[in-house]
Amino acid sequence: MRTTTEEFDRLRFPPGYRRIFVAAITAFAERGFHMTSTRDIAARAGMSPAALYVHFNSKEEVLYRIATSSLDLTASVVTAAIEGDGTPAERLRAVVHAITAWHAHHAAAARIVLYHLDALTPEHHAEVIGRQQEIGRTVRKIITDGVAAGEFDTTDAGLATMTVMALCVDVARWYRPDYRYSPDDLGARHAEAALRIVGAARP
Amino acid sequence: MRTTTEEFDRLRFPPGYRRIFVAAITAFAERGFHMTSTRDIAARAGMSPAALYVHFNSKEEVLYRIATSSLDLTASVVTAAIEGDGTPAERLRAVVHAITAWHAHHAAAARIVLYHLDALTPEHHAEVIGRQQEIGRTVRKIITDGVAAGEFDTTDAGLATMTVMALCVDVARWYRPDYRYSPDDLGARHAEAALRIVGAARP
DNA sequence: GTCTATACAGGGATAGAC
DNA sequence: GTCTATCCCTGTATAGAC
Repeated sequence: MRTTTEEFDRLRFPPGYRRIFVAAITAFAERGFHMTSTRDIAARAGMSPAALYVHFNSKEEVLYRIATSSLDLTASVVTAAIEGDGTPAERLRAVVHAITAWHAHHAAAARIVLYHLDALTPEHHAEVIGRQQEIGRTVRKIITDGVAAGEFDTTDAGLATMTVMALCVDVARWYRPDYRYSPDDLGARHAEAALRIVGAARP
Repeated sequence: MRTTTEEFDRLRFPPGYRRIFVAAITAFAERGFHMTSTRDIAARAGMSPAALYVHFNSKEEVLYRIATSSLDLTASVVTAAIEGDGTPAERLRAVVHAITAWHAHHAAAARIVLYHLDALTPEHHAEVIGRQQEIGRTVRKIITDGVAAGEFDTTDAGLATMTVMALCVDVARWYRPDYRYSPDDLGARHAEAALRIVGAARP
């Protein structure tokens, strides 16, 4: 399994900032935000506790940067999955596959973003929630398209969206690297479940 | 919406213990485990900080008792839903309805149990996870029964169980009392989604 | 930008009276 | 069982040298 660190290589950060950032991700993932001290983060980064404050204004800001960076990656995965112009069923399959695999692959990081947001300031909290909802709207668009095209059969596209998203993100809560399905296989199977949920016509 | 406090009335606790217990539930639900101090809990209970330690050995034990009590209630809701001998489809509908409604109704308490378990000692953590899995096995039994009876169509009952449970519990992450569906209505709709996921034959 | 050293607050837990 | 008072550790953040 590729590490979270490698995935985040796609975001180019200044070196000092980056060392703190990566150390914080692994520390938060292992022990949670509150159980991780700034001393822990600094030690993992091989730096002194004071060095953290050269790059971040507070421990909360470290969490905020992790959350937004993580959402950037999720959003890029989602848009990559739906680009081109397949049928709604094809697009739903692709996006559910992608989001599920991402949450399985980076379960630890995803748990931070999904469940530990209460440590953020109200402003940051609202921003992160808003960006999560934005991703939900992308999925919803696919479902309403499918209903309009007569491909899907559901009486409430908004609820169907919540249900499909539940599949994708709840994976972060329980997925472990030794699970019998790889993130990719799980994504494929969840895509099938999602098609059942929206009542996709059998081919 | 009935309050969490009232629901927990079903558990008969000594009065002092109970005041701390209820105060802790609401405090943890509002601000999270780590953001809640023992002074906060005591103040809500109208007692001194020291009073907490008359009834509990530590703040962690308070969380542990909340988690196990919450699981007791969930388990009772689940067993009530499946008693009697309906078809697998009827039992699945009932249990998904019940678990979903419970997690919507007590979203705040459920979030504690689902997402804040990393604050527990390893022993307590393992116990709580084990009891959650026990509930999952109840659902799994229904699904394998349905497959054996030819009522359900799914190639992997274990995965289908995870998927159905995702529906039920993810509700705790986002449900708010002002959502357009009541816990009960949401439970009914989720039950339909669950039947689709397991490939229940249309009547 | 990184270090050492430290200020300062907050919070878990306890002692001992009533 | 509940209180007041307090111990003492942990953890965030800053000051100032290099």
